[in-house]
Amino acid sequence: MVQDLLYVLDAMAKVGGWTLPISRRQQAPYISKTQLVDVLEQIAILLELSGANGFRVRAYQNGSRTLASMEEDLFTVVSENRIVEIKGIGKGIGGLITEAVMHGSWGDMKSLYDKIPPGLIEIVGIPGLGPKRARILYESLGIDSVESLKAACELDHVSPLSGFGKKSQQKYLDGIDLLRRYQGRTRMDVGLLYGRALEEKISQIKGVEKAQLAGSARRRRETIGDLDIVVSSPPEQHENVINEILNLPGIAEVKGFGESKVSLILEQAMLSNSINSGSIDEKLAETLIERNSDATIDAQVRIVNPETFPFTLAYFTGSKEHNIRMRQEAINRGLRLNEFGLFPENLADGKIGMEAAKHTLICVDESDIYKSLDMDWVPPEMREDMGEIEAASFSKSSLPTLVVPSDLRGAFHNHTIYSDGTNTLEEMAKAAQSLGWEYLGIADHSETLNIGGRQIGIPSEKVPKQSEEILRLNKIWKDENIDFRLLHGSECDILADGSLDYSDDVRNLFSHVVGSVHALGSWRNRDEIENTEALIRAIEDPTFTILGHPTGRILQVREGFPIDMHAIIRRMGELNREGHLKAIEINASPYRLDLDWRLCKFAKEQNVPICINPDAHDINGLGDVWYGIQIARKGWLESSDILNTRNGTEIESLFNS
DNA sequence: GCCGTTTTCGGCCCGACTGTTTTCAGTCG
Repeated sequence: MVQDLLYVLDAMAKVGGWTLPISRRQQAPYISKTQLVDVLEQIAILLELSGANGFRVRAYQNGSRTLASMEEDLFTVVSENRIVEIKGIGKGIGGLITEAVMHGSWGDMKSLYDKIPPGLIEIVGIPGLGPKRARILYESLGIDSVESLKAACELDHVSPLSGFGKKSQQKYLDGIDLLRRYQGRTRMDVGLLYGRALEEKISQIKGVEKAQLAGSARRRRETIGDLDIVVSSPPEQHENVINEILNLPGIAEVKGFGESKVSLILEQAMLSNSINSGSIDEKLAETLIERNSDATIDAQVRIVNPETFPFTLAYFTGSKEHNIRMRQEAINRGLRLNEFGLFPENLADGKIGMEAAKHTLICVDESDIYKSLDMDWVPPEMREDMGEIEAASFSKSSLPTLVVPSDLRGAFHNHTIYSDGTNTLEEMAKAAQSLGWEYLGIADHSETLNIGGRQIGIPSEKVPKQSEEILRLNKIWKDENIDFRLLHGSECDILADGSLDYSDDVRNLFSHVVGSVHALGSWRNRDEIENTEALIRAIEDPTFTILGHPTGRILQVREGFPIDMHAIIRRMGELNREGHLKAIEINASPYRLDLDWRLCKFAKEQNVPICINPDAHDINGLGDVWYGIQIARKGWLESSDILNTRNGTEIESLFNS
């Protein structure tokens, strides 16, 4: 929750006061869907701080989520008065949305925004201090910032308050310190590195039957909050196992431990001597250690009896939203589901925890739990309450068969020393061959791209040189009967007005054009509607093949530019139905993971093929496709939805046509 | 604030832990 909140804050233009968006447009829609998604999330937090009913708070959170996953064009839905037909959006929130979209105004929401001091938002980021207590501190002591809270604690003004005490006061001081050092969420690649290392070290402890990573890491979220590890061990071993865990190397701090739970902060020493890591991971671990960054990550370890393990694993894998739906499914069948078991309501009545666990139905693994609720086992990546509950039910049994890394036969977007890559065409090709690939698309930058005044992209006049070299290499492989070819593409800049870099003649030389926005400046200063129009202009160009890193986001560094991705995908779908080839990339770099997984299912429904592209700048970068696959799986994609699962011959003929 | 095949009112997922209490509220996941 702390992490979730910080994540939200981070994603929303830093603390320092939220303001309601003011439209610069002259006509409806005045406010975009993305803006509304943010506003609803903010309202939920502000309401919580103002002491509103918790269910009302959740209604806004749900509203935000619902809106974010709405596929239809918001303006159309609002114009046709259909917004309240959407489940989870009623008269209140529907009215707010309608007013914002049609008139650009926010009713009485401004008073809510004015009422809450910005510092309070930051205060609830402190562990152990939630909205209720933040409000008490504000009302009784006028505390409205982390600084004033720190001062009040140091002057011992907090502990005399009713409901507070010395321990709380000290905890807040510690928490403020923690918050200062806190890194927020961690990128998937780094989080998994820590997670696997801890999982492995715990697995080797005597008395441990199994240790498995759960939580957002197991669900392969693009960023990971805490690491959750569930450990299966016979009861008589628990004490010993816990002691061993507390003595593992790489633990910066033990935040707490009990009979069944250990709460830790991990540091980089956890990564050293980690066995069993692949070469890519090893390299990443080295980089992290070399950088000597003080990045840490929190980990919660739960130790349970073997028969409880599947329930605890499922519970701590989440997501929270998925679990809520699962519990409801249990209730509908007269059962109760929690981290200890699945119980008939009459047997579990009045009993809690391990006492109730004695009455659970036996489930040897997760799939037994799902089976007991008349459902197919849901892959962890899909457990986000995005339709998987319905698809898994025996009445439908329509879960997809998710793509796996070995399905890939190549990739289309990679760089060489011709632009900003560090390996040659031949080196990149050899690396791709060693992955068992049949083709590698080279897409170096186009001539307009400058970074720091230096031209990065290939000037028009040098394009033929790269072309010739590729032809020469392809001929060698053909002569040697090696089923491999380089595809000469370009990562062509989409300029501010939506035109593509290079002349038509030059672009026609390429087998495929990955169109990408790099000069983000003007895109970030324009509104969603203008950006969407410009990007559609680029996509409609006959030479355009693949949309590269669609929003330009860098995880935890910068947001992408505002864009209506649903509109983009719909347009691409139309063009595909007219016989063109317009695909969209999942940029597999763990820094990007863009297209976002939340949009993959929609792309699939609109018949827009996905490319999983490593955007490799050296031979090791090719391995990033693994992360892209995780995101594709999270987005429900099957092998057939992905362009680079097709064989080399198919791809050649597709691109040539 | 949302929702409805016992419902337009009265519910809304569930349990552990903590620190404060003397039976529980707040926080967290």
